[in-house]
Amino acid sequence: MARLPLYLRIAEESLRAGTATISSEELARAGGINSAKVRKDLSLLGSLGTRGTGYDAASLVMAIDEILGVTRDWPVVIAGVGNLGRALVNARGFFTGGYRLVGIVDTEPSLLGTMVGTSIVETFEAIEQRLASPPAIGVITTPAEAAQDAAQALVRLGVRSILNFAPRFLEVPSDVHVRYVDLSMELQILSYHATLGREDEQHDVASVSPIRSVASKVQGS
Amino acid sequence: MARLPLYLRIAEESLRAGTATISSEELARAGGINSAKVRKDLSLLGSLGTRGTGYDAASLVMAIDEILGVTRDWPVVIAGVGNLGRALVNARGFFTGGYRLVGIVDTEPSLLGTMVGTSIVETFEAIEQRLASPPAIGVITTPAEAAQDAAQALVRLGVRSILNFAPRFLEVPSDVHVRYVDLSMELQILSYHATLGREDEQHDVASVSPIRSVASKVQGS
DNA sequence: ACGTGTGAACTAATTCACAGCA
DNA sequence: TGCTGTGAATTAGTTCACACGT
Repeated sequence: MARLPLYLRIAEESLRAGTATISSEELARAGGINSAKVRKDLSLLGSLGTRGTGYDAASLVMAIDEILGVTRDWPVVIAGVGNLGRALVNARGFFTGGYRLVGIVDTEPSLLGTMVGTSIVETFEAIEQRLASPPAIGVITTPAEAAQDAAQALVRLGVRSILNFAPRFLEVPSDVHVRYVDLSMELQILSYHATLGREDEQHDVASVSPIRSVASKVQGS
Repeated sequence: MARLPLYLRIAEESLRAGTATISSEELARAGGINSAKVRKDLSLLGSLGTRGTGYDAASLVMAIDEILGVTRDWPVVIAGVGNLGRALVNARGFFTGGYRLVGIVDTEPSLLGTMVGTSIVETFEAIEQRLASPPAIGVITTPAEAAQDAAQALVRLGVRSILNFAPRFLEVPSDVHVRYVDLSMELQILSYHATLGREDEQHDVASVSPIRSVASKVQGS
């Protein structure tokens, strides 16, 4: 289920805040969703909650860690050294847990050998030679025109999962999983809602509780 | 509908390629979805297609442009000057069409006055003074801790739509629309699928047509 | 009491299948 | 003949509502 990472994040935050136990209602509020949905989702990981009390945050984190394999080792290769590729390499919070950058690839000759973060840009051949075992995940941050070639090269490397930021559908073998993130599409979807007026709200919390203090200084912290 | 930007992109590509007409089957293949879904979606923009022929790419582009308001003017403010904020400012393809960067905001004093792309980083107060009309869209690329404050400040500026990259649910008035993009969550979802083996495929095209030439040189182009 | 776990009801989304028009 | 547009059927996802354990 695609919401497990959300619950994981909230449970971790709860732990950091010193709260040992968290109810489905609290998880729902922090995630902007319905509490029944939270319980349905969590119930299919087994019975983790205690009736009358809620969920133990630590057990919840461990259970979701286990399912997602977040603590396992996930070697990641990035294909495409553009603004976005560079940002991901340097962004705090992207390579967390077991997600570990093992290589950066580009086809542009002038970029080969240059440093991006702590990695050196290389060719697909070079990385294939260098790595003992194939990377698990490939991230595509190339222009759209190069994305399909990059995908095929990543599959050849042994990648089983691809995160594609290029605005292009990828044809890959059926056992390779692809997720698409198209940033310009996100803007267009936002303006669609702004254009056609409001229809319905995703997050019931938002419509129930208006923001607390609009007048308060917000950039001072 | 959230798939309209996808159809827009494909229709535009089709036009650029010199193809004046495109069928639901072609749109479906290029988008990795089902052709019936394409027809259902497009039918509720009115009858744009010609039976026996397909859709006229140019009319399709115009119709979707109209609905999404892509050609209208959309002033955008970015809050948060980190790796991602900088990448978005400089990324080709993010600020296209009517989406126009009108300001960059941060609370970190040392960043104020510095250049990012062609913009100068300023405070929320400064931008409020400077802009004649409120920006339509806000993009949050701050750390999670600062995201809620940034959201409130953006709403105060008059923003009606927010694209939030911070891993945090935002409480905003119900007439403000928020979309969430959590990049580390994307990695976790990918590894979830890799961990629990394959279940079903999203894109039927992928399972029907294996990639054409795995053995071909892919990074040579 | 309180909050989980879950059948049942409901709502939304997808896919089928085909009538109807170019 | 080919492809759209769309009712009908199907499937998925969400929400309700409450029995049950603690």
